[in-house]
Amino acid sequence: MRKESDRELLDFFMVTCREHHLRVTPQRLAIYVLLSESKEHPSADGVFQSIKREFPSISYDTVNRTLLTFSKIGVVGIVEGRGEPRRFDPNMSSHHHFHCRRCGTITDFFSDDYDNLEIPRDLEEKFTVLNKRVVLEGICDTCRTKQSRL
Amino acid sequence: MRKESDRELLDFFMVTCREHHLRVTPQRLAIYVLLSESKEHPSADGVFQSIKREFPSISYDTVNRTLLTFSKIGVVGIVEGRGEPRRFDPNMSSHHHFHCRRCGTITDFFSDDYDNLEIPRDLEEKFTVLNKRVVLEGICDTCRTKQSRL
DNA sequence: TATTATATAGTAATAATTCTTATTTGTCAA
DNA sequence: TTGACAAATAAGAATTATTACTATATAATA
Repeated sequence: MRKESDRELLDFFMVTCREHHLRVTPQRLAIYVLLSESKEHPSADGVFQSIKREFPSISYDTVNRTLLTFSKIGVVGIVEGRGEPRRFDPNMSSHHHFHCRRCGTITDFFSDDYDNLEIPRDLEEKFTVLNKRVVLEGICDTCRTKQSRL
Repeated sequence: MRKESDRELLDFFMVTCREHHLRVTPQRLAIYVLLSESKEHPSADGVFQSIKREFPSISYDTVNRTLLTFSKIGVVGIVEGRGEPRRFDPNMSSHHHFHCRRCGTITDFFSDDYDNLEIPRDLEEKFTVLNKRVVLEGICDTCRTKQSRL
């Protein structure tokens, strides 16, 4: 079950790479797998730190460039942030984000209502809308309980 | 009419500053006024470049620090972005954003439907939601017409 | 297997943000 | 007013983040 979907994900990745005439190198594969297994939304540096265990000689630039390339061909996303280092998101299906103001974690959540939001008529006429996302901000449960203990 | 609301905005600014024990210095006032008059969502550097005309000796750091302070006390917002330099937003009333993928401009828009979005029940129980915003991405009209000419 | 285009590591450069410190400036109370 | 204190500023330096460059290595294709 798990294996099955992993397999599909990898296939999707490789097919998309080839469509864009990108070689599937061991580094790229490793970066993609690492990111898709990660539950967080890591920065380029975060990915770099983890991938180094597998590729001790890999450079930060390769990781960063690769992640940017991935976002260009649409196999990963770049999370909306507020000026901190860029963070990446392997989940390309429609979902939404909750940002904790205190600890900065970003939690994915799903909502059919949000997915089905209508684009305002005047906007739709004026702009081509390719993506929509609801971004909630606040305090997460972990931070909330921490605070109440103080 | 216009003057009236400008006045109110300034009062709001000064009152909020004082509530947070922040002095209303000429620099702060100028930065705030500049930002609220700006139709864009400028970066710290953008504000710095403009404000220099009024305060030739002001430092970039002062501008940047001031803007961050403003966002902390809630008189300006920080716009959600994707890794580019941080950008600021003087509009603190509920509104939403359209980001153009090509030219990067951010357009404010308003929608009662979006303002009234319900927070999913499970999220509301788990997290304290302080802010919600719908972020649309796509191609703006200017870029669209540019492209079709090619 | 040879060819060729692309990717990589390593290094350097640039850009963005934050920190440090000495000085200046407001604010408040007498 | 004036003096004392707290806070803000400017200037420069340091940190961090991102991107560019180049020689070498590698994968895909014929």
